[in-house]
Amino acid sequence: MRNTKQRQFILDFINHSYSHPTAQEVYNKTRETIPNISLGTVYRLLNKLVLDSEIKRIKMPDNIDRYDRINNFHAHFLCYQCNKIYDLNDFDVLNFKVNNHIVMDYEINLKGLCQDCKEGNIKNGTKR
Amino acid sequence: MRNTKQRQFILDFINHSYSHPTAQEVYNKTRETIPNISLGTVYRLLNKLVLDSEIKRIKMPDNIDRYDRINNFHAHFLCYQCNKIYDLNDFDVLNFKVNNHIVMDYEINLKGLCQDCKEGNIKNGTKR
DNA sequence: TAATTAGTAGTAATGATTACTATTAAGGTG
DNA sequence: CACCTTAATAGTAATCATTACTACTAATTA
Repeated sequence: MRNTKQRQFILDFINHSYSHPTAQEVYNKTRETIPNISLGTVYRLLNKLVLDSEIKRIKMPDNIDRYDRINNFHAHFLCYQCNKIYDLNDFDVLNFKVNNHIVMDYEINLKGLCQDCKEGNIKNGTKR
Repeated sequence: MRNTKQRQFILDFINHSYSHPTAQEVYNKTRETIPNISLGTVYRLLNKLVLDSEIKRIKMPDNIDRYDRINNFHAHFLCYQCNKIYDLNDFDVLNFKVNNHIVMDYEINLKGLCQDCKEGNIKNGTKR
């Protein structure tokens, strides 16, 4: 993997960001420094960085993916109305203290390779 | 809310399904009984059922939403390769036993209304 | 310095989901 | 049971986040 200025800038931006930006927001920010960067490049780099576990993707209720730095793991509170993401610390989550937000739903998802795929019985998953 | 045969069939199908079907799969299944049902109707009913907490939506890595019955809460294991969903029971999750799957990532998301939205300071979230 | 090739810019295509509108049919009411 | 009101539907068009494609650029190697 070549260390291009595009990759460097995007990784650096997300690593120093607390706003869980969308691909479009990453694109807008990067254009301030690299004016002719392509939106496709932003998407490709974000996908590669997620695959390499350098950043984290958050699936949102409104279907617009957001990106977060890895650092230390933290749970999130997602608002159904304004689609903001609030960081939660582990202690609060374990005690189900979530400030004054109203918890209407929660989900725990573990992700990776299932036994079938690990053993090579590839079922050829949907690729979009 | 009127109790139409379309709504009845879809809710019933998901409540008796263990396959976490997509909207398209719900559409295909429903057409066997109601041949001229519209795909738009399927999406509208699925959205309404989720909003009324009658079923549950699962956001997938491949961006194709899946639907699950409510029943008793359970965590999921999502495979990055074949996009299958495995149900996990609470005991296994708490002990991080996930059969022989390889856990590469996990996420905990709480969802609902944040303090701002609860208090009426509506920031007008993205609606797609 | 040239050769190789991974990475990029620019643009077109994809496809899940939503929006729109004329029509249909629940479920009251008398 | 007719009739009425209006929520729900069928059919289709539109949206838009994301991906695919291709000619070009620029790191890296020899």
